[in-house]
Amino acid sequence: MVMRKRSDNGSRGRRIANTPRVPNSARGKRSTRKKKDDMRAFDLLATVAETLLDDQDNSANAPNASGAAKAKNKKAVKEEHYDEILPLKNMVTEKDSRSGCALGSDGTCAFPRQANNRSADNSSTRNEVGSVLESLTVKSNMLVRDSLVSRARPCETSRGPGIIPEFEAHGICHPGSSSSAEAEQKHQAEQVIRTQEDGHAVVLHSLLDSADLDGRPPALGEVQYIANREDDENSSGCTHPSTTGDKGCKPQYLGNHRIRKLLASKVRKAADNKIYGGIPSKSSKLNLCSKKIPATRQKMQRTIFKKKKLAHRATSFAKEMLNEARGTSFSTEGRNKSCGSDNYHVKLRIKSFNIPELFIDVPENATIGSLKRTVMDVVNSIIQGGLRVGVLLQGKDIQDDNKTLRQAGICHDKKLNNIDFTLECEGGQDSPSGVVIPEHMDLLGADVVEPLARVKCEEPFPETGGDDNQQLTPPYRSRSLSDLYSDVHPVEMASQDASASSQAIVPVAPSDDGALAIVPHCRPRRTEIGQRRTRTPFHVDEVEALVDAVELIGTGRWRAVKMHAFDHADHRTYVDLKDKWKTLVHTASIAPHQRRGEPVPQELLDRVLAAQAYWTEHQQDKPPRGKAALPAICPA
DNA sequence: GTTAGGG
DNA sequence: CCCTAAC
Repeated sequence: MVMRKRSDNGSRGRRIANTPRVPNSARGKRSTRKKKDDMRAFDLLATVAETLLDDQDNSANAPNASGAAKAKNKKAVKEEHYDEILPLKNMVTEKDSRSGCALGSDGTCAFPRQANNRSADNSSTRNEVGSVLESLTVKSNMLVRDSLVSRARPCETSRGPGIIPEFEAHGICHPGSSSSAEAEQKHQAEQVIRTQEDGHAVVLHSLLDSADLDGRPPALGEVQYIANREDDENSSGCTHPSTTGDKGCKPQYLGNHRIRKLLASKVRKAADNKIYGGIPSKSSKLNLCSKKIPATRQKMQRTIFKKKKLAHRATSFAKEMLNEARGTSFSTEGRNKSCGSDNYHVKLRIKSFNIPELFIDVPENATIGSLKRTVMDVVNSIIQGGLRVGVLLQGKDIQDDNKTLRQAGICHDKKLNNIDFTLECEGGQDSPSGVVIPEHMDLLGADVVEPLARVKCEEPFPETGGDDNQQLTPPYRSRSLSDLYSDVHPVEMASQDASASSQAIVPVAPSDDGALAIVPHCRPRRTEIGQRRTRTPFHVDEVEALVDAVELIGTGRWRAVKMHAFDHADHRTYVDLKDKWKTLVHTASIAPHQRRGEPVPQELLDRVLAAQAYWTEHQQDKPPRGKAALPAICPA
């Protein structure tokens, strides 16, 4: 029987557009598919919170230990390449020098902004930020009524602490003790499942809360990061709507739509595979999210048609799912403490957290308790690898850990509604060859769609895979634009490393005791990516570069456009450029008030229309590259 | 592998 | 952004 625990985050975003809503296309076409994918909230956030607390404790509550922590964390933290460049720069220059055409005649750097942004990063220091997250409160309204499983698991990962350092790097300290105790209390009532790991406590609420089984909206754990300790005591108590109630706070569903949608695509696919794919007749499906999978699925034919393909892709998309996990619904409150110019504190609150869906095979005769346990085990296993926390501001990944909150734009006096966190599992077994696995741990492998027989890894648990201390140097780090545009989860640039294996968890047949055994599953190579890329809105500079290129090269030669203006922007494929152009043309043709996203200067839009008109008119005589083909439409 | 379009 | 058909 195949059971799915789905917590659609809906957003991967590595990605991530902080845009609370999905793109037009997504809303139209995809949203429908996602509607059913109600989030199965999962208190991973709680786990994270706990982890943070413990880590804090381990670090002797030394607020200034960030240095050490940071150093330690460096391995697991993305490498920062701020000296990356502006791919379009050359292009612009070239262009400018090239023809009399006014294209880009201004000669401005295509990415002035980015260039500027990079200045301070490394120079900035971690401790500069006055903003300190002094307390962290974890709350959850998820109640586990049934058998709770508490298990202590030996920790394996050496990088478990990954998360904390990230926060510390941002000048965030976790004073912890008091808050920790508080969180502890709350969780007690909730029967939290805890896993100790390398000093990190991983708290997991039952994944299979009644909500899931009942089809009711999932409860979401809530974690608060409160900057001001003073306020902490106060706010922690009742500022959290999702408290279990022990403090009088009412549970509240605070799911983040964005998050849910990010994974929706993959999840849906997975669902398709599971539901329509080959599920052993002997097995009965237990769909915890049945309501999400209506009997009549939209585009059924299409889905079925894609089944086979998806089956293959499932192997890869599953890997990515965990990456989708992210906290959202971030709220902040600025506090002006004392006075120092840098004494502003930022209060942050993560209202919800979700993780991607899980695929678990369980026997029909399995008990609910065992089911829960199974899920818990899976999650625990996944989390054991540690989590990496990323900070996203307006959809852009703030990768410079040295940046202060202020520098990053996270100021008490600024709108912080666009801040997101990304949580990624760092654990995972190394590839057999010992190759570093830049990818994050997977929740599941492709094989999940297959019968249990496909389980390949027999190791009890990924604990043994702790040798991957290697840097998780994301492949995308080498990209230029990606650095600029916060491609936090560069699935598309996933390493082609076939040897990479991850700890996809694949529950196996029930063991003698009836307990469900879960074994890590070798992660399939990541070449096949089933996950939707993170939406990375085009910046005006990119739009300008695109317009320049199209004016010069024309429409219909997107590869050339790509090579010309986005050659180093790995996250922009020529298809992307083509699509962007399409949207630009559309944008230019609609009323300004109907436009969304980052405003595009009218001047650019005018050029878009002009170029579009020109090339539509001259499709037959597209001049070879290099020719000044558009003298007529060159604005300047 | 590209291009063009629908979704 | 994704997916595909049609080069």
